[in-house]
Amino acid sequence: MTGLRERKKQATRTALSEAALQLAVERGPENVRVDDIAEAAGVSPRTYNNYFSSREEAIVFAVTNGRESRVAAAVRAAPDGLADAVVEAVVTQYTEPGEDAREALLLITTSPALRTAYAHSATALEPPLTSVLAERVPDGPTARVLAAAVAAAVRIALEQWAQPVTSGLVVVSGSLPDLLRAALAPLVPALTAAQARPEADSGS
Amino acid sequence: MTGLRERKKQATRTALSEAALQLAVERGPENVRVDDIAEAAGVSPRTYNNYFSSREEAIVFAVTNGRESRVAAAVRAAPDGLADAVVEAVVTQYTEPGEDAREALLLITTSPALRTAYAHSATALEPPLTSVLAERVPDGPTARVLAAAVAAAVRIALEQWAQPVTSGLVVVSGSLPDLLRAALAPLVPALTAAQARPEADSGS
DNA sequence: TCCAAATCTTGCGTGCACGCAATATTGCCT
DNA sequence: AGGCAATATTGCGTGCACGCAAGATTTGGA
Repeated sequence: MTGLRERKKQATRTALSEAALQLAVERGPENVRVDDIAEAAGVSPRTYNNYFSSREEAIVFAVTNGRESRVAAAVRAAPDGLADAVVEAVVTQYTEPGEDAREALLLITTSPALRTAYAHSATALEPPLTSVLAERVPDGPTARVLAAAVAAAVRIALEQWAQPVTSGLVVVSGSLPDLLRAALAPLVPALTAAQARPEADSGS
Repeated sequence: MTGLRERKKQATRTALSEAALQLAVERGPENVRVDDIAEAAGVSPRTYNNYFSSREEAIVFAVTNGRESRVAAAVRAAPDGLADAVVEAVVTQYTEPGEDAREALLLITTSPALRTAYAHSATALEPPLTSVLAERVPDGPTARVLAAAVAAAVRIALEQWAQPVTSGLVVVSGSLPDLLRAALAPLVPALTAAQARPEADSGS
């Protein structure tokens, strides 16, 4: 199923996003024209727009590329206890390993537009997470709703983390893993309940 | 707090969105220029863009205007049992009363761009819902997360409802109230748990 | 009443998103 | 291999979003 076509598309996508990231790091996000990104990736500007509909999207993708799939895979591979599986998968995948992307993350936290785009990128978790959850919870909208709830929690954690919060004296910011766990905690009962009752859903 | 300035802004906003809706109904959404909306509302095109950043946003706002505040108010007024309060508030406020907006909703379900924008408008629930929930659940991110989860569930219900689902033989669509209840159901345990443990949050 | 600060409106300019139709590339079948 | 259908790329054109700075309007204070 992974023909040449598909691989080429992924390659182009990756090339575009990496070009976008590199240029943004070099010149600052405001000084990157769409044409520059396209040229650096060796495609036409119009093609760039077939893959991304904003600079921010392209830049952020360089960092988040594949993360959603990895979260879903980790959940699928986990034994039992949906709630724990989800929490651990998210924390693991969002806590970057060696990080050559540290530079990129600094850039992202610096620019408001990029911060927004980064937080929003958590939405990409929904489709793959929905698939995995659908294997373990009742039919109906449950899987989609829980996946969306998790994605929203991640988004909120990312917002808190990237925020420059200069409000008063209280700086609420913490480490990303802690913020993620705190944001996911309120959803644990929902995940547990859904798994416990694998078919108590379609009530009129 | 409601000075002349504030009232004028709301008036302009409403005028713009109603102009946008009326023009869209008359000519079809694709045949409405931004300049037309601005002219119909008696402001400059640039001012239109100070209020809305897309036609879809403006049109949808004419229908959703004030709904978020009403949901929040209903939850605040409800006695006990957060989960039920939220579900009932949402169902009530999204089940339009007399509906002169029936025409508008038909338009929205017809155009893909408008459907997307309408579903996305559920996000506007987050801030007011967060405020109400913060009065009844632990500090920390819990209120925000639950509000976002509810908003996401509503979004999913709206998507299901507005979808033209012509897939095979199965038409999954149901009545909006049913879809909303089904989408909110998986979150009930989370709401209940949060209310039951009004301070078991800020762990380690 | 009058003034100064804050806020809103507007015009202009720039870069961009995206529909459309022509062209090139890839996949599959014989 | 060869050709046909499916899909990707590209250029062009149009309408739009939004920063910026100047002019108008509202607000609160003296």
